[in-house]
Amino acid sequence: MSRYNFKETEAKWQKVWDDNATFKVTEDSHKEKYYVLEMFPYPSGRIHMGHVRNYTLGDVVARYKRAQGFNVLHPMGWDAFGLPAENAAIQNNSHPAEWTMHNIDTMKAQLKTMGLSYDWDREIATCTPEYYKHEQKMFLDFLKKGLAYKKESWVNWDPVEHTVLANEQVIDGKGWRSGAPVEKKQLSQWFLKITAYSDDLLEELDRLKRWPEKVRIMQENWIGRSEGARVFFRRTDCDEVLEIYTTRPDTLFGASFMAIAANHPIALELAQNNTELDAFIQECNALGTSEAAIESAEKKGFDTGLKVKHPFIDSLELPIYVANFVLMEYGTGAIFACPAGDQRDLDFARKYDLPVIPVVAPKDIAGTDEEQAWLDDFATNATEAFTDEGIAVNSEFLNGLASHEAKRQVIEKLEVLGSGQGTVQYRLRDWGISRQRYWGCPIPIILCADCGAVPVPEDQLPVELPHDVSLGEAGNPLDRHPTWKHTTCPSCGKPATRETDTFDTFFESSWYFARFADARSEQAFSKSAVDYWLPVDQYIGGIEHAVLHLLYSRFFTRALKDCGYLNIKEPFAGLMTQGMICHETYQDPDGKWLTPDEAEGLGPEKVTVGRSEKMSKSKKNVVDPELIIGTYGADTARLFMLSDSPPDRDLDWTDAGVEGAWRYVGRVWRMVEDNQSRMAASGTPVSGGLDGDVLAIRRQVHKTVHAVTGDLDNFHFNKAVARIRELTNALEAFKTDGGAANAVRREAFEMTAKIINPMMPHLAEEMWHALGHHSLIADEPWPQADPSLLIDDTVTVAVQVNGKMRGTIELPKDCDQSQAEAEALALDTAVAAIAGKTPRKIIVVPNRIVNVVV
RNA sequence: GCGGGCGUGGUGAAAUUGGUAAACACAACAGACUUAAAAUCUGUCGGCCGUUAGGCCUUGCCGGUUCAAGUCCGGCCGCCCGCACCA
Repeated sequence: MSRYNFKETEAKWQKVWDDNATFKVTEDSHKEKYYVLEMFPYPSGRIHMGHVRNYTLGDVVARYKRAQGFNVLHPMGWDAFGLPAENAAIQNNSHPAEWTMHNIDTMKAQLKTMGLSYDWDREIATCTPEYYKHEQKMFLDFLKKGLAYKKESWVNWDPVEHTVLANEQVIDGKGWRSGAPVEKKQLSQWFLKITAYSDDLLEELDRLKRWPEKVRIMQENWIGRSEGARVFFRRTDCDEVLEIYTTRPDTLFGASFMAIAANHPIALELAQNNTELDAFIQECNALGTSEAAIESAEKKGFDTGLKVKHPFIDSLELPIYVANFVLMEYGTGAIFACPAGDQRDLDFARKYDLPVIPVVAPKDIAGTDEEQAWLDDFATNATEAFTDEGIAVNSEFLNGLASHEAKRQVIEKLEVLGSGQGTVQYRLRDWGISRQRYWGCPIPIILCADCGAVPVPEDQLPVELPHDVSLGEAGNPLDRHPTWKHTTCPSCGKPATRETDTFDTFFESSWYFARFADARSEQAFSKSAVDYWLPVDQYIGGIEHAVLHLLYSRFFTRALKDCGYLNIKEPFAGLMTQGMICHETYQDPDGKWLTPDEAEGLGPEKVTVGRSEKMSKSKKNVVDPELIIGTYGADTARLFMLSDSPPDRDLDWTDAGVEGAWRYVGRVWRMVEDNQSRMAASGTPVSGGLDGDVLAIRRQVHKTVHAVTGDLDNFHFNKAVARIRELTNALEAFKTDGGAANAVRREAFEMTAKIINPMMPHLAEEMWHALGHHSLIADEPWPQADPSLLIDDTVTVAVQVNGKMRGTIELPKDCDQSQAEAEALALDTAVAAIAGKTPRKIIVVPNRIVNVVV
């Protein structure tokens, strides 16, 4: 008997699929489309296990939907701009383009060995002018629409990558790639007006029913809508007002001071003539924004000596402090402080000995005898603010009102007085897209001393990246380039320079899904193609992009719609986020990380085995997919990825698990070979009138098809695998011979091949071929379960006495209640448990359970 | 601090959404085949008691609802993730 030769087999079918262009698709108005997309990779060098899982999941969906008759678009490409290319080029003394293209070749070859059903004719690499010229045009269109603008502002500066980062790219105060603490810098930058869509991006989340709740909540929090009021406080030293934002206007009578951010215009102006204040502002700016820095930071302030008038109490003047806990980037960069209702304000008030006026009483105390004592005690002794809603006190016309009603009335009054207005505030800020790096898409702008920032005329697009640059020195290579940046102003014709910043690389990934619809178009994409293919029906990728790529793409699609490119708002109708691939970690006695191989070489007594963690180079717990595919084949690797854990959960990589998947592949193949002669002899179709084990096995086949179909619809791949294994276990045990049995056997093997096809496509093709077919199983329709075979004649019903399980009985399906009761009461173990008592009640759940209550 | 998720055998997990807990695997142990090993096959495999029949206990902990709770409700404990001086 021959062992399953995956090497030959897999290569053979991959070639057949290629030669036949099996997975090439075109628009077909007669077929329903289905667009499956996995987040395209950055060509970092080699594929890793995360890719293998991601693309396996996508391929199962793609092949399954294809078998169900959908016109499936399943493309692949390369997110090819990015900083690692520059770093690698410096290290290897090569060029980012060469490094990138070489990696693409390597990784494409690796992906090919996985047997993925891509339409490779649609492959794109975002670093080519054929791709990025379209986004230069998009940018110019955004500019015309007012969706892109340039602004001098405080930005996040990554001192390692020497570039600016967007807010979304700063994680716990550090650069998302470099991990270096981010510095604040004032620079002139290009922004995209994502805030124009704050409300829509938030509201439409509710309609993304096929997105994980978790991702929707993360985006909701990131957009951060809050309702409150803007209030204008008149300054006593001049005619100007200090504008603040608050979500608790109902606590306005508890105001005891004002606090402004260090970079607030008032503070900066005063600092020009006040070195002490200037020093304080410097100190605030130097403060880190990491978790540790914030937690340890003390509330500090600087009294400006300026005062404002309370909008409702003319006699009350409040001092303005510059405070280190007020952010310039949120609201107006200024607040009124109500120490009784806010912990930070209270800390600050106690430190600088400012008044604490409780203006909200807890609901259960308000109006009772205890109230006054509580208020008095709070004003002098409280160290914990009362931040809940309650009943307004010490608040003139608000007294006695519940907080929400008090808010409403305060806003009304402020609006009447012209001292403020109700507003909605968002946390989301505009997307800064300028990067001071070479390996990205040039921003198509020319800077002219007279005309300012002038768009590059469309007929001069693309603005191509120059190839001859010197990397490795500090600063942007494009800025240093001797000739590239020098040009003439399109507007006045005088000498001018090009914008030397490039786009954030999230720009490319914000529209690539649309380019795939029409990858060779002279335009970005034709409207008819995106109308047919978009939105993506199922998008699959890592959770780490929950508020980066996934939010940018939602915004970008809206912006493209408003510029007439396409007709949809939401790019991804369905989203699945996969868990990480984890592996045990190993350390030697000195605490040095060891690879699994090194750990084995050193021996168990010298190695500390750590917990299973995400595969990473630094922990050395990575397993190379190429090695696994080379040793066991793609089908084994794919099966393992799907077997044990649901897609959204982390997956523990174990050698034993892979061995198990490998054994299963071999077992299935052996079973096919063992039964081949019997099935070849049986040319007859399955006929009716079956009984015994032949009928039983046929029932199980159809039940499995039915169950697997449901599992695949719900992405329960691990359950689908378990059910298929159960079926193959039963088929192995099925030894009956004869015409009818072999006809059933043949049907069973054909259906099995079809349901394993999405997961293990090479084995499925080989089985299909071994069963005498000359077609491709990839072109076969999904099997249909015969409904009449899904229902059994008898059912096993559990018998309980007082809710305790006592045994089971076999009953005809849907038998009447009296029969169920009678047979349950006749069961020996039930009789023993009842012990002669008279049943008080018997509960019969048809086909499921009988519970005797005594 | 705010928001979300999770907690089931030695391990990954499953449980028709309130109805036979542990399907399917991995590991382990025992056996068959073999000169031997690998491969393969067979059996055992939540805990305790019992030769068997069977019994008792068991889904992080405590309580509740129900004929019936892994599943629902209340309160704890623990772990993980996201956001965070957001006014």
